[in-house]
Amino acid sequence: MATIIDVAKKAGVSKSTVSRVLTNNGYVSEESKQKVLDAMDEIGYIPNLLARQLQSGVTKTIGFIAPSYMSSMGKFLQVFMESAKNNGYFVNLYLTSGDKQKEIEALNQLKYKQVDGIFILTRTNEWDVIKPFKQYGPLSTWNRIEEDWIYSSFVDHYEGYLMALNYLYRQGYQKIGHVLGFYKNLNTKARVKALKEFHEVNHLPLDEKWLIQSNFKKNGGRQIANMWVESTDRPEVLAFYSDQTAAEFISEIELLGFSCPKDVGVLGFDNNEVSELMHISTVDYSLEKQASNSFAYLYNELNEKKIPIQELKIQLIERKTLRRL
Amino acid sequence: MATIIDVAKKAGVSKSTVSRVLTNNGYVSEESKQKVLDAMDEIGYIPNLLARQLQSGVTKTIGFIAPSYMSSMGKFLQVFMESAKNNGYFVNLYLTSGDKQKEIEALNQLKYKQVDGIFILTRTNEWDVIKPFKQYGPLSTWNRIEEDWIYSSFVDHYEGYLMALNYLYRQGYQKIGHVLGFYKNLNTKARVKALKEFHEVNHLPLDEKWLIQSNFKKNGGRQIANMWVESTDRPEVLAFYSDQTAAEFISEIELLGFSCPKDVGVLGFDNNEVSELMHISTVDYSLEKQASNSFAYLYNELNEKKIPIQELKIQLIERKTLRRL
DNA sequence: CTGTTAGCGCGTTCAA
DNA sequence: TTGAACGCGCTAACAG
Repeated sequence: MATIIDVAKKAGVSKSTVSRVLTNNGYVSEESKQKVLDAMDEIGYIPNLLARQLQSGVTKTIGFIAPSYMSSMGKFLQVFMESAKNNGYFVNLYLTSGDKQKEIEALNQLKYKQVDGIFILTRTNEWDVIKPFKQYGPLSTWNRIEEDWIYSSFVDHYEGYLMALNYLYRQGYQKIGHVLGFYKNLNTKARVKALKEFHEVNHLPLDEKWLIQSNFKKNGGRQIANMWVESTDRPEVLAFYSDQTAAEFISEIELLGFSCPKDVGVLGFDNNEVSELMHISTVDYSLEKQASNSFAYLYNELNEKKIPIQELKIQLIERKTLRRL
Repeated sequence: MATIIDVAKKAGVSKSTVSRVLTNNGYVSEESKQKVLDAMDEIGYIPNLLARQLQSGVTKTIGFIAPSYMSSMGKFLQVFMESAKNNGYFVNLYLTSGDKQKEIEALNQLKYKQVDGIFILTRTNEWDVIKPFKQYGPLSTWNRIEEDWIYSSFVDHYEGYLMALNYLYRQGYQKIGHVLGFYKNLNTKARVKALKEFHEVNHLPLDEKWLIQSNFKKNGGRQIANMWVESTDRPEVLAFYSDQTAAEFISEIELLGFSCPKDVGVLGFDNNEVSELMHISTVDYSLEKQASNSFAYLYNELNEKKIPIQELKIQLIERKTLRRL
């Protein structure tokens, strides 16, 4: 490994001079500069980033924590990384398998100065245990949370869900089932609020049996499909908290000889790849913009130059899993 | 940032002693050890990994290069990262968008000592430009390549494809269309060899029009669907090189009023999430094992302790997109 | 068993 | 405009 000193010797100058041309800092005569450049070329010199980072205390990399590889993550990760790359940052990916300890290890990377900031797609630990890491660098998340120590790129699921439910109502659906996410999630709470209001305003009975808290496990949608098939009092339509779960549901009922929207309507949420493939009507909420905002926040905290945060929109995408009037 | 020196002062020992208890190297009296431990606790000392790495020249992280976020990548990435984590490695992800320059930047991370080894899911640059990086650390790839400077975790697509085609034949399919990947890809070449042999042996005419070199672009499957619909001489079944493309094809023909396997049979390849969701018959070729092998190779090159390489198997998964006799 | 010393590779004063 | 010297935080060789 050639070092700055080898270059200095070769060029017949001191290592400080080499450092100066490397960083473009301070005065260097054209002559020495040329000598140094030539020497670097000859030797094939490569600066050691590690040493630089140790010196500057900056790694130019962001940690991306996710519980596991979810299909809805794809687009998000792609855009996040794109933004990062465009702004000179690398991305370190940590998959925790939903293991609290592993999440902490990943967060520790911030302490250990291995990353400058961290993005948490979906948290596993309580916020209380995550919060202390804030002192080591900026945090941002996809979870919905309204606090000042962490940035959350979220859209208002209350409004989004209400809009979606009203759409279902206009299509003539009356018996609506709801498949929600983790109950502690703020998005879930927002949705619960929306759906209670919706049922109340429209005088529709709310069947608690079809107010499902999905447990996030893989193939949760398939379990719900079996529930639905075995049910004696089936809802006409199911509104899911994610396209993935909706896709699993549809996949399973098809296996069981049912079809959609003939036997049951399905509304997804995310507008991800799978929903397009399977023609699932869904709600788009600017996932791409959320991703770039998530990075933008971290970047803005870390640098002087600011990237603007983009505004988010919610929009219903009509495809083929809901009946049309 | 508390350093090793702060701890030393607090404990009333020298920094070497602190270092010794930190690394469990050399002799330390129980007494000093306890003092140091207490001091670290009080101060809330966190070792700086960067400094350690600078010292040791090792980062314990592997670079994972992929052209873009592909859905088939999910399972692979998940398993790869799992193996890495279990063996004490981090993973740095680089998405290149198929940009050669970006791929080189990522490879440079190996030079810059930012990663100890690199895995290339799918290359963008020619092998010639990738090869020189081998001198900076071990390389491994998902591409098929048989050379000694890079490890390739591949299965024999010749045998796999032949097996699949024979299955189609046994199900009574005679007019078979083939959708292949990038023509320079060795897997594609292996498949071409297999299909030519298959058509020859079974005396089936090979319609060159349905020997398609997909261009890897997004929604390539949809284009093929349109081709198929407009064709006057449609094949009875299409064998795809990937589940993703097969899924796009099916999605599109459904949009156009056709269905599968009634109007056309479809065979995918990968056995990924999407194919399960959409009931696509496909070929499983131990993707998980390939992923863990890919990491295992890098690990083995980097360490004394060896992880065994697992053997791969190819297997046809029957679902619902092929007719059954 | 412990402290002193010398690096790892680089950036940055401070004089000259 | 340049070089000497110091420091980033840590490990390891050496002497005691």
